[in-house]
Amino acid sequence: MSRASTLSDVARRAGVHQATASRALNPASRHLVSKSTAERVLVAARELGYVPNGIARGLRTNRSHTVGVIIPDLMNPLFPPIVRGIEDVLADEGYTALLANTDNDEQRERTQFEALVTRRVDGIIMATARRDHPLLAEAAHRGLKVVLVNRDTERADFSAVTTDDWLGVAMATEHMIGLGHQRIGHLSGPPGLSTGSTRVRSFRETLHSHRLDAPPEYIEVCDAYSEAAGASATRLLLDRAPELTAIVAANDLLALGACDVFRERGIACPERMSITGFNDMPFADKFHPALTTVRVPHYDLGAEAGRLLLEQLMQPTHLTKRLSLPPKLIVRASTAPPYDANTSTSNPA
Amino acid sequence: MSRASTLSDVARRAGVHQATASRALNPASRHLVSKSTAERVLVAARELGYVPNGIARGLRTNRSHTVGVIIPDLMNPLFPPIVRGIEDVLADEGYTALLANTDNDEQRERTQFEALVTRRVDGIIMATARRDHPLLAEAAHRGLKVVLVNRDTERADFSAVTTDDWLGVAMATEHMIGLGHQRIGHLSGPPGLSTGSTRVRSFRETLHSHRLDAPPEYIEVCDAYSEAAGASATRLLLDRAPELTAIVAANDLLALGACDVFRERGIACPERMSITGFNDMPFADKFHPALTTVRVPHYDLGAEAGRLLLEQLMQPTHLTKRLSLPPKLIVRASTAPPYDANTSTSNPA
DNA sequence: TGTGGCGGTGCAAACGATTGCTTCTACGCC
DNA sequence: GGCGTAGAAGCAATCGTTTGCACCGCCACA
Repeated sequence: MSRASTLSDVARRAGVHQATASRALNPASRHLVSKSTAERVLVAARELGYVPNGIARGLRTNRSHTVGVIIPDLMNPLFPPIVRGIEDVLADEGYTALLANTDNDEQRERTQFEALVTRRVDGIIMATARRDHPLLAEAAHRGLKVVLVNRDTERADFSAVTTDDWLGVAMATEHMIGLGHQRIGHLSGPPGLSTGSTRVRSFRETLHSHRLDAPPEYIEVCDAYSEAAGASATRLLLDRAPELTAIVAANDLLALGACDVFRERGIACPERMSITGFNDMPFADKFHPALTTVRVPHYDLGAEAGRLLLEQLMQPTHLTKRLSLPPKLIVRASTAPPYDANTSTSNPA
Repeated sequence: MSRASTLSDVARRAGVHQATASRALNPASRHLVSKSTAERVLVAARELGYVPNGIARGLRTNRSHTVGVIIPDLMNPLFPPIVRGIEDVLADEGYTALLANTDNDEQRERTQFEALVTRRVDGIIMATARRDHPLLAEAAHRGLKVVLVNRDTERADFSAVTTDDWLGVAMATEHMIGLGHQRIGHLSGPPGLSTGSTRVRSFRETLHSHRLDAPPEYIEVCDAYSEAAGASATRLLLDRAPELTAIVAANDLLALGACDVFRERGIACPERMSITGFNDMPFADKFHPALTTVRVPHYDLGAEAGRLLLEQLMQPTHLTKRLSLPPKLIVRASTAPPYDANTSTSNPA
């Protein structure tokens, strides 16, 4: 309860100089002091309940052993596993994560970023990258180590860990095609994000490569990855193209919003309309109907991002790497053969 | 990219002493310098892209403007909203959260705790409190400001923000009774946690006050708040008391585990068996069946905890408060009148 | 004209660790 | 017996702020 004990308290109790105490306490420099003094210092430290002052150490060594993690919103089920992965990897090396939510608000992101810079984080892991992002320029200018996770950016001078978005959407789309769907719509993510733009391109090209049409009216752009955005986009899409029998959504939440609209309009899913999501968010298997989706290894995304950052922190070779992790199609109950195909193939039986 | 600029860089450029620059930069002491010098300093700072070094400041002022947040597991959907609430409140006052997961592992919790102490957090918000918790004793001893959230402890010398667990379970139980259920079981949380012990007591007493039985074989204790624990407890419970027509679970995840067992045994829910959860986790309305549960205001829990901590940090009156937030029963599709009551009342019609 | 006060600045000492350098001791070897 | 050397420990500077105190004009008032 009294003032926390300092290094010189420990030194005094052990009867040595504080420099000696410092060396004894630090495993890396312990070999510089004799075994017996080291022992004495360690005992003294334990007795006093000494915990080194990381702030003082940070000032001297110019490292905070802290990294900033910038995400849009922790309440989006996508991010907790990522953060968890980051944390686990960092903690093993003695790093701690400073968490910052931005709410997709540029102003707020700027404030949070400054807070991290003020606290002299050793590096930043960022899940909010837009394809063209002013903050990244500033981070580069300040010489900050940055690793991007989940979303990528146009600049090539940052390490990044992402899923293979292209492949993921291709798998989902081919799954639909394989079931017999021909008129397939797409709920696209925000075009300012790498995930949004890559996924819609993949959707289009996959259809083309199967000689199917992807007319503009089959694609609706959502302005955010949220249920609400998914729902309103779905309304527009269905009004415009009622002939659709399947929808590939760029994200689980969008798909969930679409399901709400199906229910609201009495469209049976998957009987009259199939839908796939993207991410395989927690409990996606418990929804009604259980969602067919593309599983993204979120925890590993975070863990790899953490590892990449650690690598940069350990030896500042500043060799930027871009890592892409494979997605996996998880087929559940929200996809089925199209209604017409269904009747024409099952009637003969 | 070059070395970050410091206060004396700013001072030199403005042609003043660094002490003057410091005073000019800090709004609280700005009145000590003349308006014109202050202006000059601010301009110089902006031009240099000066960001104060929080580490140096922290060393001098003995405050890190950082608080530790200790939770069991960020991937449990219960916690993101809490963390988010904490963060939002703290950010407004210039505080940042250091996140620490414990995985309910005492060893790991200890390590994380030390990491926070080393970083000299100004306070700690803890969601992992056990009813009797050694770490809390140590925190108290070190003079740390601690606020408990969600779970409470036996000691009365910490502030805490919780839901009214007693009331929540009472509401769920009375809902079952109101539907006509007489043989109601309970999936209880770990007795070492305040939530576990309070909820089971409430369950028993609520039944008693309605002159219903709560024999020991109607109650099964789960060793964790997880789907798996809920599932295996449900198997035991149903084997022992097949006559049950309803189950009050101490937690949504436990309820989800129970639903899995219902499905596995072909027990229709809610027709043959009703169930309630606790927490109203995100997407609980999307499950099949949509879960009747007790809504806990998680975000507000976190926000209030943040406020309580801030209060303690601002004026160290060390007046501990305990705050209890009201839960709310959310009736959805997982509860219905009991099967036998159903038939006996609807047959006559 | 002397004195008191005050607004504005500068000076320098902290805060608690790390670390290059110096100092000291003891020992081995020629 | 003297010198070189290595191992162990001490000295003191340093990191970038904040802040109590000293200082210095200047103005007002007596």
